[in-house]
Amino acid sequence: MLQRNESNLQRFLDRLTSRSVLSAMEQQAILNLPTYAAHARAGEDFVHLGERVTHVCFVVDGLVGRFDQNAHGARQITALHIPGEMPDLHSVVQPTATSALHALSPATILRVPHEAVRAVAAAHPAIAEALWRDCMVDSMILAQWVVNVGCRDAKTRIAHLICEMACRYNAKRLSSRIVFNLPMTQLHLAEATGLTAVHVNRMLGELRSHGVEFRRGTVYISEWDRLVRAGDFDPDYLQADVRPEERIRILQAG
Amino acid sequence: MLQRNESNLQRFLDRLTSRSVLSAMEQQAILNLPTYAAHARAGEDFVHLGERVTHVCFVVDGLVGRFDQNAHGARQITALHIPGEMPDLHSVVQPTATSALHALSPATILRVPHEAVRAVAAAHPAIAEALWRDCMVDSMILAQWVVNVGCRDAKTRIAHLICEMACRYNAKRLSSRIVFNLPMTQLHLAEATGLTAVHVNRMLGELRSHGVEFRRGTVYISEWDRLVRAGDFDPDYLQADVRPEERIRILQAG
DNA sequence: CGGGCCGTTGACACAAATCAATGTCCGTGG
DNA sequence: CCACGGACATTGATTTGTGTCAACGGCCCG
Repeated sequence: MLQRNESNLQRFLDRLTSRSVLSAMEQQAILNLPTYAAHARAGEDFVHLGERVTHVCFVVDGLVGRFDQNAHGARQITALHIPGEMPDLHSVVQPTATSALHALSPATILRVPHEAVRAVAAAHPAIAEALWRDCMVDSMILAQWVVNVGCRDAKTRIAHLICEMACRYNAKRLSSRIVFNLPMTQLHLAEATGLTAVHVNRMLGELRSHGVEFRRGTVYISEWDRLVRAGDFDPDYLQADVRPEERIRILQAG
Repeated sequence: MLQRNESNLQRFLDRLTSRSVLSAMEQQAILNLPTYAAHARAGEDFVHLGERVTHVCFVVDGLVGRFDQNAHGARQITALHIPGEMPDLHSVVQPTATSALHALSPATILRVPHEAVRAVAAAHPAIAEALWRDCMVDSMILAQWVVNVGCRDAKTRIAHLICEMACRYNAKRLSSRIVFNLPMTQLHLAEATGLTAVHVNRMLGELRSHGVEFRRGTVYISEWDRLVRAGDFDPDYLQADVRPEERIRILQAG
């Protein structure tokens, strides 16, 4: 079912324009991209390892993970993607999937043909620039994940991940209290942090005394500052909150 | 000292054209980029954390690492860059450095002004595409590093890193024997793999019985296949050896 | 009502970190 | 040319964080 569904892609456009400058015409070109709706059940792979992909995926709803694995079948989540993001935008320039895409929760996906994305990128180089920049934000997050699994202990890793997701969901602070939905299991947390599910469980127990609670897909934070300290978290790498005057445009206005 | 040094940037151009399609004019535009030569002593940071950079760095000689650190000062190398690469190409679209760049060995660097890179990218959108693609190769490597530190044991991690660097240096196989220069200390290996230097030392000892030796900045591999198995290594993610007919070009020829 | 996934807890094992001492290489200056 | 110092490598003894194994509990959904 092909549809031109502006209201959905609006969230992706918002994401792009939060860091890049696009003219009205360029913005409209994004919103006019053709999309194919698809649904993924929780636990379903919807892009497979090694596949030559022909569409990029846009997450409308649910939580999506990029999964890799080692020779013994141990899985590692290398990225999480929330609604409004494109988990495999990189496939536009690099179509062979080196990771699988997997729905951690029931997810609604829009598929956008590479051809269409390439056409708008070709017609509007500033869009190519914005897409490139969007990919680089994912890349900065990836670098932080290397730091997280490479040189932080278990409790800190989990706290860091929770901080990151709180920021990315743009969870609002009500008198230092934060509550948001994070549809993952403890096993998922383990696969994202390079730990075992058992140890994650123990650490979540300890984190409760630091003012965080994770229960059945919901995070309850009672003291943000304490969590930030426990998670050794510095949000700079997320490149959120770029002020309008700081947004960059390399290419001439269209 | 501004110089137009085609012979140096030729290596970067080769890297780009190994995966992207550029016309003769576009290729010449890359070679004409203005460069400022600089030298970094071993152990020197030449791009600092949080700095707003105005030039991209091109590695002519030596080995460069992207360094991050946690709150306790433990350092993590999140990327290694060999001659012919641009460690902070991403700064063209994202100029605030979220990692430091550090010379692991004496290094010769060419700095290329962002303005100039942006100008060629604007004049030749296919160059922007090639640069985007180059950034994505770094990003795939980063994802593999998450897997490496996230779910492999110490010996495997080190073997994997050695395999990766052997491929990236394009070290040639002479009757299954491979020798190449990797100007790192055991501490650097530790910082790249999320281990301690002491443990790296022990694992290097064990790896000797797997047909690999690392001694004073040189890797001696006597049995490549055995090392590949020991390192759980699959080179697909490096996106090397892209055959000419598989190279992609989104944008119209210039 | 039952079965399965997920979460929880405990006992134990083990890989890797830590601490500490010693050895080796190499550049530098006397 | 040799003595010294410093960075790097090596080795052993010990500790510790995290994994492993196993059992049980609770919740949701069919």
